[in-house]
Amino acid sequence: MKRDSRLSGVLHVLLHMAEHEGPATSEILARAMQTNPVVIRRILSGLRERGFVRSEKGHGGGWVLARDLSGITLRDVYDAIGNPALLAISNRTETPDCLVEQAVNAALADSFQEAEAMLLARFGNITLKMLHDDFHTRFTSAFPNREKDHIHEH
Amino acid sequence: MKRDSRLSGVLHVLLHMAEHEGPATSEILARAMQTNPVVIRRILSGLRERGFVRSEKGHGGGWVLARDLSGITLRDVYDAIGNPALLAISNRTETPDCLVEQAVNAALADSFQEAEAMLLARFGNITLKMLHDDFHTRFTSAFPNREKDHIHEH
DNA sequence: TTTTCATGTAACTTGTATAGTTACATGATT
DNA sequence: AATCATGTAACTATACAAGTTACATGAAAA
Repeated sequence: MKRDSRLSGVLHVLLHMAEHEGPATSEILARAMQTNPVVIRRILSGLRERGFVRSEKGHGGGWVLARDLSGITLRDVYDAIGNPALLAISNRTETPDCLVEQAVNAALADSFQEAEAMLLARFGNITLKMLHDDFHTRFTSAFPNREKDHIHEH
Repeated sequence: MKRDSRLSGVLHVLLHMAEHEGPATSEILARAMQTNPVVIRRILSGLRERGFVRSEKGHGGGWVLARDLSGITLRDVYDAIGNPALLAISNRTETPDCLVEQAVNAALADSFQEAEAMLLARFGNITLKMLHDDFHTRFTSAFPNREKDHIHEH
């Protein structure tokens, strides 16, 4: 695993849940993601706490979306998985004594903050509904003759 | 070590080299950076290959800048250390079969590319000279009475 | 009410990248 | 010839996401 792919992963899972009739189990979602059910539960726990999804135990249990796709932005999801670091590079020392390093940090920090702010702003403007619509465009384009079912196979 | 701090580190080293009279040894630079001389050699090897610094062995040897500070941008330095990943997050799969994941990737890829392009553009507009000038501003502000020497101690 | 199913979670292992260290060969200066 | 400094390989330490194992908890079905 090279870099953090939790955002990508959880978005994938949420869209699959949206397509799924009734509660989707961790195992079903894990199969679609080619990973382990525990990874799914772990990645979804933050979203449950914030009320974006619900989970039920026992027979007929599993995961369901608790909100309309148009009411969830990528920013919401990003926050729900715990605001992982967006940038792979950082300053050696956050509060250096060395004035040379302070000058370096200041220059980089400006750029870093701007990049992070830009990403978060963009995330805030993208809803799951948009991704969902994009998926359906891709689906009808790829399979013009088929009904939009059996999504997990594609 | 949490995240990649090579850019921050090498900039720090280069500015120290600029302040240093004559060749600076890896050991001197390592002391200023509070790290190991081998780390300095490793981090500077890419810059040597691209002609930004020169190194000499033996007595009186060490590292010197091979170009004016105004002729080196942060982008140059970033490229010289091997274009490390800028973003900490990425897509789970680069070329997924799943159309849902393709839709997710497309949305994220746009944002990621824009953020990376923005960072690189900013790096391209910042020269070492600017950082150097900023350092001197900080120095005279912190020590109004002192000549600008003994930089390594600050 | 007992079995089955599914989540909740802790604990551990794995993979990968930077950072740091050790050791030693190479070459330049004194 | 002795000394100094780089060049580089090989190893260890550290951090963290991802994956796995194991088992407790609770809900529905038989």
